Amino acid sequence: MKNRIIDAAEKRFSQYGFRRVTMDDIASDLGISKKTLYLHFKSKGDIAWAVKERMHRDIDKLLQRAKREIPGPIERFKKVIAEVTSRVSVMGSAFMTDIKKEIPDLWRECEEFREREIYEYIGGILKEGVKKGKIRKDIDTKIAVMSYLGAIRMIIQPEILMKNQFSIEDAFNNILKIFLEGIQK
Amino acid sequence: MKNRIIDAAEKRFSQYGFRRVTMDDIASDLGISKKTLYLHFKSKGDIAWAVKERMHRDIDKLLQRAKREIPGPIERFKKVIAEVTSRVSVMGSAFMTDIKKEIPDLWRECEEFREREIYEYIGGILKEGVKKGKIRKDIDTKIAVMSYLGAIRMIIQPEILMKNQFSIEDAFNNILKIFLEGIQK
DNA sequence: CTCAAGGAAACTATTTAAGTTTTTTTAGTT
DNA sequence: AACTAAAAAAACTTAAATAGTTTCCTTGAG
Repeated sequence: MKNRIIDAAEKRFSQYGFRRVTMDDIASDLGISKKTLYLHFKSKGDIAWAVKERMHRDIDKLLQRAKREIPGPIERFKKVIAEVTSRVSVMGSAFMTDIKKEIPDLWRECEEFREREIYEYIGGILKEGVKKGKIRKDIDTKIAVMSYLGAIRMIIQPEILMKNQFSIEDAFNNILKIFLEGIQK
Repeated sequence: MKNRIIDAAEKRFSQYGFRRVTMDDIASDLGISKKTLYLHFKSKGDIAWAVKERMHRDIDKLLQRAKREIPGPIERFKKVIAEVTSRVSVMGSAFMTDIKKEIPDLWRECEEFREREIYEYIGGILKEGVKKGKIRKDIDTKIAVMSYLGAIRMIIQPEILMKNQFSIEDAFNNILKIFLEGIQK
């Protein structure tokens, strides 16, 4: 049950931020009462911490595995970016703006994580690609990663997908195509 | 003074959405008191309407001029996208999510505007480029435009620029470069 | 039928912020 | 220097929203 709560919260936080999401929303999404929700977590903030912790764990695992299993920068980048982006949109601006004010410690940890694991690690894959002559050297790798994340965040939302009749897969593929073409030599 | 208020509000709304931005914030940004703010606008909602109306006017003007003056799709796209994107981030998700709840009529008008002027008009430039064989035909033009807007929204924020020491110009150019390379044949 | 668990609803307390009013400050004029 | 009007700053009122808590109602198992 804890995991279901974290799932539901992650989904909501990623779309609406922290403040805008009420405990009633989360409970309703799960078909449980607030009372039951509070059986599992002491507070809304605790849920946010749990979301962050699980996500960080998962992404760490993913990045370690990719490092071990995939030698080439482009393939590794593809693999990593496809799996990471669907998870990190919770660290998009509304959630971060909200927790910066309301749970500053959590914000700090998320910032560090984002900086270290996302931009440096993934940016590092791109830098490797630059070295190997597979990726253009006239672009900033951090801007590249951020651009991609921004595009994903803009499009991979239930309402947008539904309204425009994009399948998740098509949308991902389109974005990735543009992006990869844009960064490769 | 009205224009200064609209400027300040647009900036804040684009970054933080509607709800999160207080009248105190806007007044403070302008170095005026709330009392003076209310001399010019009856309510916070009125300011939001004014922001929308001015922006729509400006973008309409811009799009008309580009249509008249620039024949080629790629050049027209470049011109339009550079000028439009710095303006439409106010229609990013936090602001829209907020007004959808709080000022539904405004939301509807912004949605229509966005759909018509941004995605269709600009997407139309891209479609023209597809026809003329300058742009790849295997990407969805709407996803392309949205991707670009998402990237801009992610990066062109004061805190991000400052923290990473990107100049606005460099950031814009980097993003545009990736993007153009990604969509062109 | 009874009872425990959990959903739904109601409640309390707190926070937030729009909009309004009062107090203080500032700048200009005499 | 004194006075005044305008505006900033501060304080206030009111309403809304929501976290967290408690009570009521329903459901399912034994």
